[in-house]
Amino acid sequence: MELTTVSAELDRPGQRRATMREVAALAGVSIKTVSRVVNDEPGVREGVRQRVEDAVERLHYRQHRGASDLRRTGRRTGAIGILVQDIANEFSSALLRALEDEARQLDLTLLAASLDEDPARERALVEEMVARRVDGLVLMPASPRQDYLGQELRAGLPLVFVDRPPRGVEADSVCVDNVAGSRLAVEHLAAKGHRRIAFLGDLDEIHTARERQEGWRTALLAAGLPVDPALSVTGLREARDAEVALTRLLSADAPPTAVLAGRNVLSVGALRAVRRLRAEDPRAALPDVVGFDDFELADLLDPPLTAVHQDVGAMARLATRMLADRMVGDRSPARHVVLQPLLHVRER
Amino acid sequence: MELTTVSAELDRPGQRRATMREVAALAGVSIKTVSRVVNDEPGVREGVRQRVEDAVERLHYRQHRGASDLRRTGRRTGAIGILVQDIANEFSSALLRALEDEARQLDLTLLAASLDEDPARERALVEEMVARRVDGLVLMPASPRQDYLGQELRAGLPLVFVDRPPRGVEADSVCVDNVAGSRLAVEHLAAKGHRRIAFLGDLDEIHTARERQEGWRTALLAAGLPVDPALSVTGLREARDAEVALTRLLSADAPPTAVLAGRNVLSVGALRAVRRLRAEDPRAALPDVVGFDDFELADLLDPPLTAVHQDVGAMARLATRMLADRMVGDRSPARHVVLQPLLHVRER
DNA sequence: TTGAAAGCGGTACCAA
DNA sequence: TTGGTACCGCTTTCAA
Repeated sequence: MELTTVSAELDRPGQRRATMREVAALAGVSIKTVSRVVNDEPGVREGVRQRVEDAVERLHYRQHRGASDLRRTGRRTGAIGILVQDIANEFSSALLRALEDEARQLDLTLLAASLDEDPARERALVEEMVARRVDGLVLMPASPRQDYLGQELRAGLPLVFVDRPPRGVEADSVCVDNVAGSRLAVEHLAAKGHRRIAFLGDLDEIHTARERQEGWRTALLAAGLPVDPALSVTGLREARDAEVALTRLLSADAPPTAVLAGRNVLSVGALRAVRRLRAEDPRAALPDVVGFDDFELADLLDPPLTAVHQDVGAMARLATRMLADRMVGDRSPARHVVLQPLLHVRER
Repeated sequence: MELTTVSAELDRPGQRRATMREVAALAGVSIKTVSRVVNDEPGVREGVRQRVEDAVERLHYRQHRGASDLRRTGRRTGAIGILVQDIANEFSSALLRALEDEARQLDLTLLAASLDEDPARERALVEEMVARRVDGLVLMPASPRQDYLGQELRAGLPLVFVDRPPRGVEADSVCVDNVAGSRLAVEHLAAKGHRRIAFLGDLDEIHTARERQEGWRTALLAAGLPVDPALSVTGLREARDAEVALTRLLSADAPPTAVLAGRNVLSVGALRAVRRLRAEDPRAALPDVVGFDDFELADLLDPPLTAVHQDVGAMARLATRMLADRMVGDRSPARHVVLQPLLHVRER
């Protein structure tokens, strides 16, 4: 019987690992006793425990977490899902790392994926995480609305939004005050005497992108500066888009003397545009660039980049705490935390 | 009976989700029929299928992958583990992202974690991945030897090393020719007339670090340049370490005129040292810096960074293909792929 | 201290 | 086309 099982397994490509039953047989005890030993439960005589451990060793037995979780009371998988915009993006990966450190303390493993601003991908991956019964989900949403998550929340899925707030569903969130971030940037530039400050933004569908543009607009008004719609270019996805957009702005009749880039990749494009302009005409007047999202290398860039800095460590700590609260059954109303960004000023 | 189950669940904090049994009861069919519908298997009359789908909808049933995987033949979890040095590091996160894209095509989910050069963490996380029965494991090892993985390989765990080759175990690997990378860097600097080229390296325990240093040494000899041990500083972990080390080298009696930084974070430190020197003494002779590991922002740095570039996309494709082969039962001898790096030259 | 039997949520196999 | 039953690997419950 055991032999047929083994040979059947060997016919298949998959892994073949010893089960508790086999360990029990080898040790001459019941499967329950093996379970006790493996889980460090009391009530096993030392000699028996030793026999079991020897058998575990000889068969190289490794507990099957899936099977264990299935039967266990409390039913936790010890895994949480993290869905971010793009794992390779400096902001996302820094957040991911910070979340990893927090999760580790709670003994949680990370299932991570990139959404690439694709709502369909978001839904598919949320489904996937639910199917895997993650103990919690951290979501940087790609969709404009997340009404579909209502059912998951009602089913008790611990859920925290990061970077972008929920829409159409009541869930915890940890975000940054994007309007304030843009304001800091604009105030900084206005104080330096700039009167024509451009804005480069991502897709208007993205919440943070809209807020950052709005912050740019209102800060200009507050500073008594005119808001020229021609100086706001949005819908930019990549560095190259921003580079082209800024180059165009700078060659227009009334060019900006400064620019706020609404996201890290757009800052890169803006800086490339500045470099190109400088290379083509060494005496050209170069615009000041301020970027939303800080870079680890910001101080080494040329020109150095003044940037709106978000505390990803704090975001991760808060998100994890909220998730942990929900995981132990907290059903209180959703909490929304808004962190204040800082401006890291870097001059030549 | 069903009611008691429900209330028992409600006492606990965990999630409460409908099971197939409940869907079957509501639809008035057997659990097996629900299974057929959920898995899109043929042999269900349209009317019945509709009834089941309605019940699924009303109860918001979601399949439990863990339970499903447990019974299914072939026994796959559809997840792979990726253990890298540090998720937040540009090299690691770029590799992670590339692996994600490959894995997605195979419908595999990623379990990701950082090892932080900690061998104990590596072992713990490998254990964790095995317990979760991942279908494969991609490992950027932190340990000097991985003999312990022999048992996992024998059990049939598909395993691929990336960036660093296996030691003490026969497993597939995708690495980069680090000696060649350093040689490219040294040849480039020598061609520019440099005769005193320093090397900044990570811990000597790290395979890539040793190879890169060895490449530096042999390339110097090949170029007919003297190898001054005082110009090689290793054991550097962070940017700050490299900054201090290079600053010290530059203030010595016979300072280097160029430096090869053995890893991305060390390049950052080297560049900071150069910047500081320039700030303190505008007329000081500044060393040329070449870095191992390319940066997305390399062209925007000041001074611009010439860097040894590794093709993470190719690494990910190869690693995934190897893993996929092993997953379908390929037991042929381990394959070791060594990719050739390129030098991306960037001048002022 | 130990183990037999039931069952977690689902799939495989075969009979109806 | 449908369902009953065994069973995946493990934990729970309870009796011995």
